[in-house]
Amino acid sequence: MDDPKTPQQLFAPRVRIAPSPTGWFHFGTARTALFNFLFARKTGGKFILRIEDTDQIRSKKLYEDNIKEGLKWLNLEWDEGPDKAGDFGPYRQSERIDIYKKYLQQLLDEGKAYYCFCSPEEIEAQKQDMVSRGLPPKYSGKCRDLSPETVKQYFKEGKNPVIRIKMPNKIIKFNDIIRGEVEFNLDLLEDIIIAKSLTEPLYNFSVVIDDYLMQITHVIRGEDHVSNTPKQIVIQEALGLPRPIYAHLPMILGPDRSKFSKRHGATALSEYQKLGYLPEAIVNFLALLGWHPVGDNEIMNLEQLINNFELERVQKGGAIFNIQKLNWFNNQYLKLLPREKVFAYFEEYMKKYPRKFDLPNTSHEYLNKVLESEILRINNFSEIFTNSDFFFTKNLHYQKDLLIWKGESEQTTKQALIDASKIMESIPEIDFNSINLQAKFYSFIDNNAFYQQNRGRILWPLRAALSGKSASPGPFEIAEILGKKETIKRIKQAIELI
RNA sequence: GCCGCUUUCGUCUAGCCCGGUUAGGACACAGCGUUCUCAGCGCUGGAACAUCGGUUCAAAUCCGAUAAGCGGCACCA
Repeated sequence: MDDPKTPQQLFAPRVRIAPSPTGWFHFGTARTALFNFLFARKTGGKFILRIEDTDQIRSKKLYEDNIKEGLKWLNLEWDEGPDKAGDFGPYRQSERIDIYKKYLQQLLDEGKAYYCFCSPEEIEAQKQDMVSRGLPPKYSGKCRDLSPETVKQYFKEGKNPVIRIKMPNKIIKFNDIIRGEVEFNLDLLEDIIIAKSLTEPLYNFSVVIDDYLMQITHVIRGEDHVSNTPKQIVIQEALGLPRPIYAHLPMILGPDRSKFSKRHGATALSEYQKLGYLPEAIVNFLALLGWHPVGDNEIMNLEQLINNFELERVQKGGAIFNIQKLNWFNNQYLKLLPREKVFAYFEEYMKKYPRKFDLPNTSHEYLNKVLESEILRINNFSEIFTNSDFFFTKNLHYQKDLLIWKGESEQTTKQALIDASKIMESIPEIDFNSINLQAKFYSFIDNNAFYQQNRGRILWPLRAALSGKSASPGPFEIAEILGKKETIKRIKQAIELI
């Protein structure tokens, strides 16, 4: 099986997610990672993580960790990458400088790239001039044919050049799995800078070298890279390297249809983790942003996504990030996942994002019971604490009007609470659970014409007294969770309020 | 400005390749029912082929133009 010479292994696709650690793990990156992952798993290929940290100033270890943590949280394990052995490492670009240097030198030696000594100001002026003459602003190519002597001389003078590649004058066509044939006229492109120096390669260059050396077969990335593709192809061709297959994914958009960014709200995966979304829900949601399986079923776990995934079915147009749909998915998974698993996620969540409560008995068991009672009405874990603070605080703040059921008086409300408290008192601590409570209350109601006529006459004041809210889980559930003592205490407080 | 890409309900999308559908599903929304409240659940409903032209007996589907939106045009990635 592991024989590397089997044809399947030889032709197995190799794909990569190549984030740059210059910001928090973004939803867009997560979706690109997911699609690469699904494609790799579906085709029996390899999924590689490569950290693109050639920008030494903006790259931070903190962000790299955040990206890796996010990937793991989503269950998108990579086959090769930093901290994971592979035959094509290192997988961090900052550790590959010597490799790039070699190829840069080769291009220079072959005259396919050249040193450019023009200052940024000089170039700016040149471009201004071109614009004023109605031409597209591009570098003039002034240093293109500098003699070796001149170059030597400039170096002697201490000038710091950049390295540009000679852009051929032709049309580049490439085939995109999602978009079909795309073509660019290179005449419109300048001789792009591929490195700041021999040891400071720039993105478009390092990508080409790494994709080649890591034997990447399919480059699956965001649509914002389509215009980089011709530049990268030029570099490949200059070096005589094979061209990978391209697939450009549609963008994730904000509600105003522009690229999903900070001004649209939270874009970092970790922010949603903090809000308490389940990774299963996020994966499912992300998968359906720009892709759709053949049937109507939308709830799919990772395994089902892998089985159904087809790059060819990926959408061309951008997709708006719709949090309501994410909420719905989260709701579904809260219900669908085995309860133990949800509890495990919740425990993990509470450990990662601890909270302080002023009710003394908030054990894991207690928290799980609260979650159980709230599970149908929350979009994420954090909503438990915003919706139902009454489970965690002994100080309820509400107006006495809240206790009064529609059409009733203070008098009947008070009586209802007194009746309720008596029933509560009559139930021994050991039997104080919602099933018993409901049975006791219902039999009491059945023997009382006034309450039987309209159960709200007693149930509403009870529930309001326990929760201090107009919307909450049912009174028996709340009572069980709170326990006999706290329950009676709250009813008494409500009686005094009236 | 230049280059490229895109366009089906408010949103995500199916259908388009291989013309004939009451244009399907999901989210959201509205109504009804269940119900002490909220949620849930069940049922019902409104809601789209960007525009113009061409081909055809017939166009969401094929062809052409237009418009609009987005992305890119860094010594960032």
